[in-house]
Amino acid sequence: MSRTAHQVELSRAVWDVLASQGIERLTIRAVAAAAGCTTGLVMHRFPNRHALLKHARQLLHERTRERADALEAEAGNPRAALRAVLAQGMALDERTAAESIVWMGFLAAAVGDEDLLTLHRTNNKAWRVRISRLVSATEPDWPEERVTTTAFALIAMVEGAAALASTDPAAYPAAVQSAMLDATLAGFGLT
Amino acid sequence: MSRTAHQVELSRAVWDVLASQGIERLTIRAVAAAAGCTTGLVMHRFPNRHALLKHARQLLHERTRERADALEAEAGNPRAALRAVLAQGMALDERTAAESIVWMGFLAAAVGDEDLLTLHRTNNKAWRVRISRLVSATEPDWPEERVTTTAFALIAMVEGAAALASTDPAAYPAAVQSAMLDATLAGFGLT
DNA sequence: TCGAAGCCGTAACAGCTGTTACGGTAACAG
DNA sequence: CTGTTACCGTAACAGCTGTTACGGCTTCGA
Repeated sequence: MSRTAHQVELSRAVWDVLASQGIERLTIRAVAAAAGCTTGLVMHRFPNRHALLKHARQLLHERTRERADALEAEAGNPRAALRAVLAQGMALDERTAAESIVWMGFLAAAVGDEDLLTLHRTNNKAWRVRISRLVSATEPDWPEERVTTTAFALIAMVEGAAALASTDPAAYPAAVQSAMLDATLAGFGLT
Repeated sequence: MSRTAHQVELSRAVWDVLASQGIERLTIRAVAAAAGCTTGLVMHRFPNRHALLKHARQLLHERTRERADALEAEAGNPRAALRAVLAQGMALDERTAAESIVWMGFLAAAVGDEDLLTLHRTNNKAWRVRISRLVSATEPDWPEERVTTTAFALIAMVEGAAALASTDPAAYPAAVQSAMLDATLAGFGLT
């Protein structure tokens, strides 16, 4: 397997461990076990643990961005695109729920880690720009401040809902999350 | 110092370490250092690390509940109480920002930890009941489903905003967070 | 003043951590 | 078929982890 293919595989293993065992058990040995290899391979593909985490974090962001791009392209209009992109950020099924836990784990891991913090801030800024653009496209007449405030609130709601749903799926089933999203969009006049 | 006073002090130390160094550096030695004592004292006050974390988590919840009770009592009407209680959940100043990071850390620590998960779910349920009650008191004519959906969306927005703001204060200053809250409340017709 | 009791700092322990070094083996050019 | 190269599994290392054991010290009743 090539170097980059291994890096993708190991990043996936990082996500697996993060989602199933939590950040406290995110060790190189655990990652190697999840990837079905030894620590030797891991340390040959990454100079150290920190680089492994950064790569996994960055790759997760790229995957999310690609999926959002695809959803936007599929949607017929800005309104539908906005809803679709926001919905993919929630924990509506097992896959996105696991992803949300991974997301949370990286956020917690970023505390006191300047590199991961910078990565998070850069990614989040791109996310704000994307949602603001979609809100603006849906309501072209809104002043900029209304656009950004609305976009930020939508982002926060989705982020919070994903965190709550992934840690307590019974209390926040998919239907409830969808209702939350629809009610918020309706409240902002984006239905 | 009494046993319970020590437990409070050590819980505060847990919060300190969690907020300043992150979950990966949350060791008994780090907690002891933050509390200005040795690991001997820590292990005399708690049977093990897990019990220490559970106690710190539970105490944080109790403090939050007490503050919410006080805010409700101070507020003149349900509408003001709702806004005040929600606002205290955001990261509007340095203290609440640190608290939000601690909150996030516990959430990440709860992954794969049944005890901490149960604690979180119990606390979050109490929170949902509280916010739903305040929404219902503000709009007594709303049907139950509208009340809960609105309450859940408000909770998610505040939770998400706190997480975003505490990890990227420059992008989400207090004024922006307040605007997000007001816009959301206005969108739901709760102004 | 004396003895007892328990608090808690010190030091040790085994186990796990990230990281490094070594060596066997597969792949590949000639 | 042979020599070389690079991959990666194995094993070791020092350092840190949670936890335990010990013993000096303070405190307090008689």
